[in-house]
Amino acid sequence: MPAELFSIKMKNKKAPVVTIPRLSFYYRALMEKSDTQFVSSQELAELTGTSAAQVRKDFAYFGQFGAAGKGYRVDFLKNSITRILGVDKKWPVALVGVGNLGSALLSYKGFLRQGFHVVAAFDSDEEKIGRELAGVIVQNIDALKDEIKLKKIKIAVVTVPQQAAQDVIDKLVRSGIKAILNFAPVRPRAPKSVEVHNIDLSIELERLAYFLSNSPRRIFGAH
Amino acid sequence: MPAELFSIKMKNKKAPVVTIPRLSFYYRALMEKSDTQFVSSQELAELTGTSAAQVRKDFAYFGQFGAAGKGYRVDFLKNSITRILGVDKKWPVALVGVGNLGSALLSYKGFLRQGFHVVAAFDSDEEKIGRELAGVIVQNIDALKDEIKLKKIKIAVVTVPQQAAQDVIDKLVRSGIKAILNFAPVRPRAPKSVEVHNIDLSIELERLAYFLSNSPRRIFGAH
DNA sequence: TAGATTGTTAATCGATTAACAATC
DNA sequence: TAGATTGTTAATCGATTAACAATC
Repeated sequence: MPAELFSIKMKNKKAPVVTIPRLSFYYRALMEKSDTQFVSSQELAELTGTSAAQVRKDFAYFGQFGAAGKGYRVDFLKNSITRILGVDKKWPVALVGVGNLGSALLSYKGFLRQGFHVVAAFDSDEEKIGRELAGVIVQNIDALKDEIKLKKIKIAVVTVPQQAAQDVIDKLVRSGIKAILNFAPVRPRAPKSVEVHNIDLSIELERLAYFLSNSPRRIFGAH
Repeated sequence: MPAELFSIKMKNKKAPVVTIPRLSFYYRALMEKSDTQFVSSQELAELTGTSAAQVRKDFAYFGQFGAAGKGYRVDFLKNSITRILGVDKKWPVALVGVGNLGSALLSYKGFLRQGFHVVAAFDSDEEKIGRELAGVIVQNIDALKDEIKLKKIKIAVVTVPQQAAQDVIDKLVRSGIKAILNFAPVRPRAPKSVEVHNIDLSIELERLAYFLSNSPRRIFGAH
């Protein structure tokens, strides 16, 4: 059993889900910082728009990373976050649905930077099958299971139309996928052992519309 | 002053931010439901994966929409949610950055359905300027301000590369944009009066990597 | 040593859940 | 009327913030 996994799981209480994306932001801020060896929770807070207490608390869920009076050693912290997030490993990713959005994501080089690498793409459209996109040959969706097993893929990105989404996700789950980033505008059902995160454009736009419709506009005399 | 706006603002306490996307989910669930005239908080909860108490509470922030003993009238509820979210209006949208992702979003018909309509697209690349995409002619980014004023655009989608994002967002703010959906992997600075929501692919993938790295795998003997 | 800053505990804040009187 | 279900209040849960002893 990896020693650090044990310590991560045992330490204190479980980190709140919102801590995880914050770790990513801390990491990004640290990437910009090669000028000094140490960084304080205060400085990291300013760089990421949170509070010093929050920064310290977030790290504390995973162990002790700092030195009282000095702060956090930048390299060590970067390394630690990388290990906590699991981005010290390479992650092969499957992409299902090579439409406009799927193609765009395939070509998105930002993925590679973090160790995520789309190694398989699938579609049901005969037109698209066999074509090459960003170095990946689009395969028939029937090849999904074998390919996922073969390449030991655990993460899938779903960019199929709404109606196809639940079917595709069922198939991914049956193929052994453990984490799914879904762009189809549905809340798909999946077993609790599979983590499904949804990115939903219409929901995001509606949140903005709400903000615009309900933001105070001088009407109530506020400032 | 619109009467319902007044009542929305005055009613109870301010709705928590997480209530808003839930309203969108309730709305979607209601769209599927034309078989009965009434729906109960219990049924809506089951359809959207939340609790009946949560459903009632969410609506209660905005007024009284139900009838004790009967439930909520489906049509009335749909209408009310539409009004609360502000999607009863048409929202012209500007898109900045017509790369892979920007083009994909331009062609994404899902936008239209909710009353969001990309009516202007901008890029700095001479290659792209003048081209037509999904019925919109890509304009030079210098035309941003005039176009936004002219078309009274309040919402912008930003799909430019990381390095350009802050500049573009500053420009949008100066042009009078009030809500921004940003896909560039930065936390942009903007005045509090402008609502900026970020969709960040790498952060989402890192969250999934964290889940995969830290999910219990039989190691601790749990089930 | 004196000053700075951590890690942690306690206090606060905010959101969810439970319970139930009001009422259709 | 009896049964169902709302709207709301109180209890619980979880996350953030404040405060400070420990310590580099």
